[in-house]
Amino acid sequence: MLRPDSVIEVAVFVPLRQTFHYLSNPERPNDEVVPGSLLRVPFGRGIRNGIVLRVGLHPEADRRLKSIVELVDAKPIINQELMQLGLWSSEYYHHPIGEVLASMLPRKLRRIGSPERLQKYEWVGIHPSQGRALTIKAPRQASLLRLLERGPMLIEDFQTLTFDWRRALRELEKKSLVHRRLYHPKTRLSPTETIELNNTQEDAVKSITSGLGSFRTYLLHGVTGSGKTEVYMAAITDTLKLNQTVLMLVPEIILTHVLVARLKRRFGTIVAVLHSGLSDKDRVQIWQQCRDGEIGVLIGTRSAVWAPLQTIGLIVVDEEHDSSFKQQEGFRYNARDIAIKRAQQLCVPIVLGTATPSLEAYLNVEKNKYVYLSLPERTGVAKLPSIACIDMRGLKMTGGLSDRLCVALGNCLQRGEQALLFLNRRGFAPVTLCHQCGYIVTCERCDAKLVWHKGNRVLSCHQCDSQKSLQQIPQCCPGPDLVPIGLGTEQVEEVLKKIFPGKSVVRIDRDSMRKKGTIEETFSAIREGSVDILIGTQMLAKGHDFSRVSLVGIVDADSQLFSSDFRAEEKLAQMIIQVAGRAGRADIPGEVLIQTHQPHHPLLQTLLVDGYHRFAKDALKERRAASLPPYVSMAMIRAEAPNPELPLKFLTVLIERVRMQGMQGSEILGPIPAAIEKKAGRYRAQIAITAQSRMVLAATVKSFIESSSDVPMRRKVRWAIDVDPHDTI
DNA sequence: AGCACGCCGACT
DNA sequence: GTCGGCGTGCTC
Repeated sequence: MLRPDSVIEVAVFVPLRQTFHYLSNPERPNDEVVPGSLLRVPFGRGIRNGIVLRVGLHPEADRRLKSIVELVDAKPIINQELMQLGLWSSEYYHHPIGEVLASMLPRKLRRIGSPERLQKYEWVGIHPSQGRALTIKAPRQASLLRLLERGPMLIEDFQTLTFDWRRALRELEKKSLVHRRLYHPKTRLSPTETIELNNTQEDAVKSITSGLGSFRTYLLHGVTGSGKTEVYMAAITDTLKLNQTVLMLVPEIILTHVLVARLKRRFGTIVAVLHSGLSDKDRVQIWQQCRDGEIGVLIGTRSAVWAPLQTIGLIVVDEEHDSSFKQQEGFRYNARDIAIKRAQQLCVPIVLGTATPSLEAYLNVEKNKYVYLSLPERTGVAKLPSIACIDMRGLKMTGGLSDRLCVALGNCLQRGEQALLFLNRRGFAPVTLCHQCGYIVTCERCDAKLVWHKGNRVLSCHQCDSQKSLQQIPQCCPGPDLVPIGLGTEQVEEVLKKIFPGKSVVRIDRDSMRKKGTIEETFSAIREGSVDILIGTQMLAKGHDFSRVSLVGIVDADSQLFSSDFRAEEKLAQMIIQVAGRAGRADIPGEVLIQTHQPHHPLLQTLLVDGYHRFAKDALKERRAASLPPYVSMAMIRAEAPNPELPLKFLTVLIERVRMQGMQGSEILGPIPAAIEKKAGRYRAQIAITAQSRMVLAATVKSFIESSSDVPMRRKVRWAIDVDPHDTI
């Protein structure tokens, strides 16, 4: 309890590595200000929000403290468990606590202002014990009832109705036909949605559920189509039976729908989803439902790891290897790793599922930190596809496609099956060249070539998203003649339409899917079979179930084969296996063809001859030899500024200062300019720090932070710390 | 981060 | 004489 003279320590929502102290509101002595409470406090000359860290410290005599403005909600907005997780994250990622705690809340809560309050969402539903609904004659009441028959509604959503719903609702309430309440949905284990498990699935489920109630990390390595979802569902069922909830993280993919629909069919209305398409209002609602124990299974992308779900019994991270779990700006956390920490704090099992485990996960299995569960075979009759390289050296190409691929395409279409081509380069052509003078059109704000987009007739920079028409390009010579060079998805689409007239070709990339709703339409068209050939980018690679696809072509594997980023090979291997996984599900055997000018490249050889497992083992050996993650811990210091020299200068000064302190046991590399040094008008550079131990790494990073405090340049550069970085270049 | 204060150059 | 550039310090 708050004594009148005691002090409240607050993590104010500002990017500062310090906390601030306040006194309680003298006019509201009974407010229960406890750790985790959301406050509004005077800060500078304005008012900011913040979270209470501690209460009851003794006031310092020499300092006059201000009083808080107000307590926003009577209940602490961050519970003890999440507070612990937030403190750990702030420490681990070296990110200011105020920003960490703020990013754990939905945007709307984080920015809550004076007139707003945490409102309680009231639901209206048909009274369970009523049977007289059809006898209602009053038209307004009847139409309300008809609406509610589809399911309970939020009272606010009645606002859209044009008639006087308040009176109609009051009447219905009087008759006990409907009732208002905090909605507590029921679990429903649908018997129509039974789970049939084969032996390996059964073993995996047994292993996981036997571990309920204690912390353990499981790596569920299942090839595409091996039925990981069934394993999740069985484990979720067992967890719900114990009256516990499940947190399930999924990557940012377009079609979570299929998974969610399935979970809803089986588990009923206790299933909720958090994804990027939701409004702020929806997010707050789900957040509150989690906190109030109304959600049993929460499925969500990265930020869902912070959901205030109660009595969690199991955490699942699907597609564990996926890089969308890593936040790439601001507070750069990795939701997969936070999820593991959360499971550890809660003493519950966590399942990491994937067809292509990250090297981190592999190493942890080797060290016996994770339990390895394998689903090596596809369920049902589906067989793994055959994978082969097409040696492109010297071959004739038609719009980037070899004859062999074209023949395979033709055969596939003739059998009435679908084909999928993959090219990780959107637009018509990646380079725009002046045929007269040889000038290559570049972006003014970035170190990047402009990409020719034929569809909307612009040149676009894929770094900063700026667009220019051909007329807007500064004249390079007296008679400029700009032509597209190289291959993008738009062009492959065009070529395919030419080679296979009368066949339906659909392109799937960020450009073609820009309008919302298109994605769903396109994917249902694909499933119905009205599409013959799909050409797309990365978007196509991730976990979609196209049961009629029997041929997958990787148009160009080379571009990612020689990247300076040490994770590039791992990512390429994962991509190839993931894309290959799209081929030959159901009863159609699959074929995968990879076009390359480097058919003897060790990565392709290992992957195709010996499989992903062997690739991972080899890649780990290389990482060990090169002292790279996961054998060492790594952090990056990144700096950027409009001035080309400042980031490098700033980082050089930091390194000098840190070296003077003599950090033992850590390697400091750099500063080095970023691979694409200029982006959106800002120049970028970085330092890589590696260390054998987490402790040493943390100490070195701390030393960098301290060193920065009195470097005058720091105000002109934006700089950030990235722990366990995903891209190092 | 955001904001005020303060000190120098070029303008009504 | 004032407007405004940004370097510096501070936020309980």
